[in-house]
Amino acid sequence: MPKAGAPKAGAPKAGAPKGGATMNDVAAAAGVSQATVSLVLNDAAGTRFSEETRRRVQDVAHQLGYRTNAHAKVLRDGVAGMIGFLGDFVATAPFAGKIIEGAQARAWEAGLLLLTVSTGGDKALEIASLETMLSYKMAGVVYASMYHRVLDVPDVLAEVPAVVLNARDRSGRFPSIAPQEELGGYTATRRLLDAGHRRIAMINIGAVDGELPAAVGRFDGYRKALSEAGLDDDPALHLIGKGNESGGFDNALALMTGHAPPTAIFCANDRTAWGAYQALAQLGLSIPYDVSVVGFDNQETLAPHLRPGLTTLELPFVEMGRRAVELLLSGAERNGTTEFFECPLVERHSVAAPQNPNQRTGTA
Amino acid sequence: MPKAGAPKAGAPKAGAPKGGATMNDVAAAAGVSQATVSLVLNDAAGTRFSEETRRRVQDVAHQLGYRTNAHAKVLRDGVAGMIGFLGDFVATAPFAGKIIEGAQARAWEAGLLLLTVSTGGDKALEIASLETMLSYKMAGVVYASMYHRVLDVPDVLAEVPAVVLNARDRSGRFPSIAPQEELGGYTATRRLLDAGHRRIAMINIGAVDGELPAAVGRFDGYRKALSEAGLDDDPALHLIGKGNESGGFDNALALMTGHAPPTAIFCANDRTAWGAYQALAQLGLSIPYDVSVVGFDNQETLAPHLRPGLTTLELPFVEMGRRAVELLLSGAERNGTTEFFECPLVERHSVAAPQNPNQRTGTA
DNA sequence: CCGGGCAAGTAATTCGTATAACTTGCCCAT
DNA sequence: ATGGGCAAGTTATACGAATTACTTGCCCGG
Repeated sequence: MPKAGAPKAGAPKAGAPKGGATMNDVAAAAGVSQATVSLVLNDAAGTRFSEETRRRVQDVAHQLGYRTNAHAKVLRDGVAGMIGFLGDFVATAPFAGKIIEGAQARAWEAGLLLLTVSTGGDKALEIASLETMLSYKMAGVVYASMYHRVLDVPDVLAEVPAVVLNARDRSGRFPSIAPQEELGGYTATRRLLDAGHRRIAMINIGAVDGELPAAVGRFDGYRKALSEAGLDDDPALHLIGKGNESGGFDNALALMTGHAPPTAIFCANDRTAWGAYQALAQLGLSIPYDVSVVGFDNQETLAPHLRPGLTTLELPFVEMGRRAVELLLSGAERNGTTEFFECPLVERHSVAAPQNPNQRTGTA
Repeated sequence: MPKAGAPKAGAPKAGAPKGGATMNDVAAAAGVSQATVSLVLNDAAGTRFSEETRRRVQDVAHQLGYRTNAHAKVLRDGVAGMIGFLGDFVATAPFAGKIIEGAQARAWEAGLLLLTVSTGGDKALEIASLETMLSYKMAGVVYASMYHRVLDVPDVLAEVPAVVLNARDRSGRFPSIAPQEELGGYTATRRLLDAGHRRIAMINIGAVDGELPAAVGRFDGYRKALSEAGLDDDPALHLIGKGNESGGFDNALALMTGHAPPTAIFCANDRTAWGAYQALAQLGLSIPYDVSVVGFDNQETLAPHLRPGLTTLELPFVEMGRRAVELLLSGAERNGTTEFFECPLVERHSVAAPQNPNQRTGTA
């Protein structure tokens, strides 16, 4: 036999769970060359090998518990089966999971893993993570923000396909994905108008100074709906909270004890709405009979569990996450256009017709 | 001594758009061998090279935007600078973030990235993810559960250093990390006893059938505290909810409208406590004046925002996450011991002395 | 008996890095 | 003068998989 090749010294024991069998191990055990193993296992070359050989190689690979070494493959192919997901989420952000869920699901459908890193806003960690991601030749990077805003993206990001998620890139270099805030605010307000309300307050989640698209957009939508309905924009009815429970509580209290309280409140997020619920309860006001409330976010851990269930707008985070990965995969060219996602109304039980359409004064 | 050679000509513009410079590119540009580049950049061989050469290599590397190819390095070194984190979290789990935050922080301190995958309980995805992680030669894998339970770990996990987090491995092959449920239940109950309560109910989050350590342990602690105080264990005061708001609501309602209502309720998690709050509000009962409440979890988005703030036990998720990675890094041998973490009491305002004629104390 | 054609497989190379082993030039002590 | 010792490098190879180009044996037509 021509192949008097010396058997490898120290051949790995069969099925040794050690470091893992390589193609060479499989080749040796099956009595073929490494190339054959590669070709057979990847089913690459049509019917280039005999049924007999294919079978043998496959069996041996299975017996040895062969698993491909991803690094060797990437080294040769140039690009890894991983997508980076970089977020500034603080751990408590309840929707972080939703966005990641969508992104991950889509990545997985494409056979890719999503490598998630939460920086908590730490810039050094952010840069370092990006560097690492680039070292690993990630197929792309999703740069996600905890809340909708305009942000500055680190320059390194330009070296890889990237998309900005739940935010807009100030430099306009990257495609962005964001919720359609204005339409959301409009829809929320319309819902209340349609129910018959005419005196509708808004408790916002921040100043309307241009840096917080959620606050700006939702307010714009609110005003648009109001003006379409021929109503004046009463500044006394637009209050600024901090986007949390106490902001909702304090402002709702002020609103309802003021001299001309509204019959409905649009809270620019669900946490604010929760605070408003607590204030209204404290005043002995019932929702929705005395006051109607609409929220924003449809936070799963909150909105359905309030009593009554909160009518609110859903931030379509799962879809946004999906779409971000989709964009990466599509290899679309790098234009900085923003894709806006509609926020559907989720109807529950916090909206009803006002009791006294015309005049309301005392609390009762 | 200025070196004769002028600054390298033809340096690619900053942010080379191409695939990225390799060590060979740097070597060529700096006029040295690839080995020199490797040794200099890794600062490996003491002071093996002249200051002059070092400088030149470093400069050129920087100019070319050299970044190490992690796959080449791993291929050679055998193990990657990544740790896998596999969780069955549904996206809404509010503490998922906490656990990951801790794990990630610790990994980062060791210069490792944490690769997080949420399977949502999908077994196929779980196995596939693990396979991928193994393909990438992860330094270790954290297998995390959304809630404390006894689970069956997939066999492949045995091929890599692994630790089970927030759960216990039935097979006893892996080290586990879990909260100290019983002590938590004991502490919660003691807090109420110390405040003077004698009729203390518990709304549990599941049956006490052995499969849910949180339900079992917290209940055991409750009973232990009661019996230490010489109190009978009245079965009418132990109710089983579903661990959510409506479980708390319904059971609290039943409890307080029953024929001998308690003066205090220990809710086995914060969501249940929230439901209880709502039921008590509906009955016109005030917390803590009429009824005291203690929760469990210290959920950030919930406990501090309830009115009054909820006194509860904190699940030390950040520390648990840290510890999981710590264990992986320590390379401890694979014994299946479980490490238990204490849950500290977080004092807020939902506990006061009972109004009972027996125990007269002024509310401070 | 020549060579084309095909089936079945193998050798050799590539990816980028780390490192063990070797080279070269020079100084210095014997 | 001879070689030891050191500084400052370089050469060569391995890691694991994919792939291109080649080999080998055999059949078959003319």
